[in-house]
Order: sequence, then structure tokens, then C-alpha cells
Amino acid sequence: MAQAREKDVIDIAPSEGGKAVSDQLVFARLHAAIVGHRLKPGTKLGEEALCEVFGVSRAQIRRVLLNLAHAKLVELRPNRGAYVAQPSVREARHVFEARRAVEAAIVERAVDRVTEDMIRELADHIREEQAAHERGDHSAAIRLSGEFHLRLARIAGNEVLLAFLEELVSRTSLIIATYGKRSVSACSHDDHEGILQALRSHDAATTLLHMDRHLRFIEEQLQLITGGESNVDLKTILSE
Amino acid sequence: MAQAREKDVIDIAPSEGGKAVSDQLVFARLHAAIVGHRLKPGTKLGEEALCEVFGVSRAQIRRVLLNLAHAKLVELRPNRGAYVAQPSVREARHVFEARRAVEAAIVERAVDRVTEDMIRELADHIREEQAAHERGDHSAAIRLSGEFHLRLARIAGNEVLLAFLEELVSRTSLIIATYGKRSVSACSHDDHEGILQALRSHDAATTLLHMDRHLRFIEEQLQLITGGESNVDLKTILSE
DNA sequence: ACGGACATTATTGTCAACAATTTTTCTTTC
DNA sequence: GAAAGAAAAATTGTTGACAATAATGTCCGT
Repeated sequence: MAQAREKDVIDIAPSEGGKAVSDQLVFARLHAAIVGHRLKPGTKLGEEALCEVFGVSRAQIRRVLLNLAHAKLVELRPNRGAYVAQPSVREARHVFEARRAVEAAIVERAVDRVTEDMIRELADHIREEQAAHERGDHSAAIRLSGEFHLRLARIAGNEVLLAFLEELVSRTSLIIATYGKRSVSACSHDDHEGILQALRSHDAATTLLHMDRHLRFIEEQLQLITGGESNVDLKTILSE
Repeated sequence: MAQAREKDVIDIAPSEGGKAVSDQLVFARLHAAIVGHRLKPGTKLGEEALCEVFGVSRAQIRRVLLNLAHAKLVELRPNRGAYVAQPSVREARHVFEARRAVEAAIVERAVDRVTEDMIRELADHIREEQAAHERGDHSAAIRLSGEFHLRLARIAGNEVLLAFLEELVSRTSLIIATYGKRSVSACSHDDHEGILQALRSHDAATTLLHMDRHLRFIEEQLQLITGGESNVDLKTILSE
């Protein structure tokens, strides 16, 4: 992964060939870049720059940025442009609280519907997570970690809850990018293993317990000190 | 409520004066019209028509329609235009299931935080609901009914859960517009009274029970027959 | 030299004309 | 008379130029 310099901070490969690129693809690229911690919170997403990167029109970029703003990954400041969102401490806590609630609902439904085949697939997935972690692939580890939770949501079989969790997982990743210590990556695959074992026995209470502990652990790993809020940037810049 | 004819199906008062209208206002108007059952599911929302109604440019209408699509109130069919969404039976069930989960989480937090002042305000609100119902103000009854639940969410103090519920309440209203019998309006204020009483005693279990029963009752009132799905329209058209 | 007013530059926001697509209408043919 | 096909109309999608706004740099007066 080549470290970019100057203007081309966004190291997302543009799909050349001259053909117009769909909104979804541009959205997916930016989404992946933000969630994968390649675009840091607070980064300005200039329209012109993005147009060049993706080779698309400004109107299209504008639409995509609106979608990303809806997903709470981008903040649109009128007349000032789009920036990678910087979730506040308050917002972070609310996201975690909501996520515990949503994941609980998902677990309750998943324990009833999960089959042996699904258990096997989840086990495979965890192995993938572990592999990515061991090989030091930070970005893949984050992605796979979130995807484990989304797989559970798909097993639960409720598309609305799935959509909610998709949003919450992405936001969680952005929160980690904002408040996480450098060392911690995301979810620990060990926790996922525990959840899977509880799930296998179709024991709702135990699975819920594991999931809740897992999510609380992630939250505790963060430095969510209620204080600085919005002027954190100024402080850090002035103090160093 | 004047029944519109031909082209001007949308009986939303345009804000004249020549001044440009904000996106938010246009969004709010359309949102209210859909949620208030004044725009029926499946209604085509032509861009030109909306431009005339609100006296704004197509670009602005386009943006608003994108936002409404995000709220799942409008369906955007590429190259074919925007239509008031027609939630499927499957989608309806998922919305209700998700709503029970989200409202449960909200109740759990609200019972701990609710004060006597809030109880009084909620009681006032229920009286308003009752008044609207008695005077036969269908649109206001729907709005106030949903707002009761949103007040509860505000008491719970989690902005993410509030945002989720806002979406779910709106979608519920659209579902009722799609599958509701003509007689039933929305929530019965009696149920809200029951929820309030349980809330007053800070009894989480009882409040949850009331809320769950309330939501299940609304769902039962609907005609969610799993069968027709998308060709419901065809059937009705062919039979008449 | 410092601070404030003004001019410059860069970036976002808006609009109107144009292209592409779908829907409707009108022929044509069997 | 009905079905298929082609022209016409209406509607959505896109592009590029222009206006508005914010950020930056410069100049001048105290």
C-alpha cells in the first residue's frame, strides 16, 4: 500500500477506460476508504479533486456526497464543502448504545434461525478474520470484523435491522478512527468465537451476554473523554 | 379537504413570494403529505409538476426526492421517475419487527429518565390526540399519534435511536396507507394512555408489555396477506 | 509593525440548455 | 379490428457555463 503524497491523498484506484462510473461504485469506493481508515476524520473532500480521481462529473460527486452525508460518514457544511465526519463523543456513545440494542434484537432472531451450515460459514469467516489480523492487513481486518456482525444480521432475516446495523457498523468504524488508540484494530476475533459458540447452542441469553460484553469492550477501548468536543483539533495543533 | 382533480393532485400550498425555498421546507411538505396520507402510495411525483407546485428548480426537487428515497418514502426508478413508495408485505413486517425492537430499547431508557414534568406533557399530548380524533381531523391524528412515540424517544435521550424511530414511524404511516382498512386511523390514544400510566410508575417490564401489545395491535389491524405482493395493483385493476 | 478594509482566488451552489430514455400516439399491415 | 411498428411527445438524466459565497492575499493608514 503506497503512501500517497500532496494532492492525491486519496489512494483509490480510478477505473479508467473512459466509461462512465456508476454512483454506487463511487459511493462504495469512498465508503470503503472512510470505513477502512484510509481517509481520516476531518479530511476535506473537494468536489473538483474527487471528479479528477474518479473521472466523473461534479453533479455525480455531489449526489454521492449527499448519500455519504446520509450515512453519517460525511459532513456537508453549506458553502464550505464536504468533510469526512468527526463524530462527537456524545454521538459515539449514542451509536454504541443504539448498536447494543439493535444487535440484541438481531441475536434474538438469529439464535432461532441459525443452521449448522451457517455456523460453519461463520466459523470460516472468523478464520479469515484471524488470518487478516495475523498477516497485518489492517484494512481487511476492519472490514471482515464488521462483516461478521452483518452476517449475523442477515441470518436474523430482517432487512430493516440489517440496514440499521450496516449504518451503525460503518459509523463505529469511523468512531474508532476518531477516538481509537493506534494499537487497537477493531473487534477481536476471539470475542466473535465466543459469540459463535453461544449461538451454536441456540442459547439466546448467553449469546446476548457475549454480544453485549463484546460491544462494551470495544467502546471501553476508545478514549471517549467528554470534554474537548469540537475544538480538539485546535488544541492538538496548538499544543504540539 | 378539497379533493383534487387531474394534474394538481398535490394539494400542498406553495409558498409564494418569489423567494427561494429551502430544501428542508420542500422535503417537509412532501414528507407531511405522504405520511399524512394525502399522497397515496404509488402516486407519481413528476419533477416538472413539483417544480411548479413549490416554485423551485428541478435540481432542488431532484435533491429532495433523493432524500425522500433515503427515508424510504419514495421509490426512484431510473429513467422512469419518482413514486410514493409502496412497501411490500415483507417490508411492512420487517418495519414492525424492527420498530418493536427500537421502541423497546427506547422504553428501557425512558423509564429511567422520565420526570413528572414530562409525564404531564405527555398527558397533554394524549389529550391533543384525543381532540384531533374526536373532531375528525384524520391528518392531525396521524401526526400526533406518531409524535407521541417520538416524544418518548426524546425522553430516552439517544439521538441515534430517535433517528431510527423517526424513520420507522414515517414508514409505518406509509404502510398503514397501503394496507390499512379505511376505518382504522393509526394508534389508539387509549393505548398511549396505558403506556403513560406504566411509564409513570417507572416499571420497565409493564411499559414494555404495553408498548409491545400496542405495536402488535396496530400491525394486526392491517391486511398483511402474504400473497399478492407486487401484482396487487393488477388484481384490483382487473377486477373492477 | 500591526490591524482592518479591499481585491483576488478558489470553491461551492444554481440554472438553463441539451442529450437520452421512456411513454404515448398514430400509422400501417395482416 | 387488433397487433406490430414507427414517429412524436413528454420526462428524466447530464453537462457546462455562470452566480454566490468563503478563504486568502495585499495594501494602506495609524
